[in-house]
Amino acid sequence: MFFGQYEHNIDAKGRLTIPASFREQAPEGIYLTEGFDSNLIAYPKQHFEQIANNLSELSITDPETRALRRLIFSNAAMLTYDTAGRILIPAFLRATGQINDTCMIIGIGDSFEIWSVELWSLEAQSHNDPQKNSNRWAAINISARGN
Amino acid sequence: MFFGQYEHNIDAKGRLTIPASFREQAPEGIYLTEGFDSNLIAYPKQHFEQIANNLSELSITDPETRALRRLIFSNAAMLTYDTAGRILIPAFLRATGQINDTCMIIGIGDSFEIWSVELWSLEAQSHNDPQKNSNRWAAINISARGN
DNA sequence: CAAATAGTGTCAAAGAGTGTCAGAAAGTGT
DNA sequence: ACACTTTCTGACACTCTTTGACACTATTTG
Repeated sequence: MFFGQYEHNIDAKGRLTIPASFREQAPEGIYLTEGFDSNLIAYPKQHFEQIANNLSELSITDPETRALRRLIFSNAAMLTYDTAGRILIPAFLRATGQINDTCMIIGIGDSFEIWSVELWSLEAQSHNDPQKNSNRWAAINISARGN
Repeated sequence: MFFGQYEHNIDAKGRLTIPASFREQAPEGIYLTEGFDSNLIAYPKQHFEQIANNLSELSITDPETRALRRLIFSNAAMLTYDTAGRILIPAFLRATGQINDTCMIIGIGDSFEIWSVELWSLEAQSHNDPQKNSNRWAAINISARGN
């Protein structure tokens, strides 16, 4: 499981050090793709392939499905670590994530996200709305009973 | 069950000794997350993993689901004890809990909390205010009998 | 083919994290 | 009250991780 948050620097060539604890959990490298909120999502190899399978089973006749497939596949990259534990983020992904020299790496369970510092601080602020949060927690509490 | 309160010191590296009696009840380590009152909540492994599993089953295409996952996982850490029974509290959690060199460890039944000394003393004072207390919990139904 | 650009490997220094140990303090039993 | 055990703490030494710098290779472009 991916937990916690890290602030890491990106070097002049666009390389980003992945936290050592994250590398252990995705030793073969990661698939990096565009997220839904101007961020990037990193999946361990196996996990992405599961999602890819699920997507491929959806009907090709539905326009929204086709758009979702394009979003995910066309913006995806399979990345491995160099000898120092870094990945090279392709330029087009750096652009979509508005990522320059510093970024946040955010664990979200079975995957992790990469955010620009600015956008993440906005996102984190939005997590502080007590009313919204109680609704969110309510949703999870219901499903926590489920079994 | 976690009971009682302890005042423990945090060393220069951010390590905190967990009371031996608490360690016995969470021998595999704890999950530490942000609480609702500028404090930290520690769950034994099993309890938190139940929540994490349920979260992972929700679809990432729902914005509220994404927010909830970020809220919970990004502020969480899986921590194990070193050979002296200490955990290393990540810097971002020390910041949210306003914890520096001394903190309170508070048992609250199936989990325990970590507070800065200052915030805890405010919280504790509010428990001792007779005026507040007379009606404060009137709506909460507790009896020694089962439900 | 040469030049510019993009990508990769290596290294050392700073900083963060971890292990160990001994003494102080607290708790326990006789 | 005393001896004994356990627990917590601070100090120190050590390891691991991240980062920036530099050198080198590969690729693209004119």
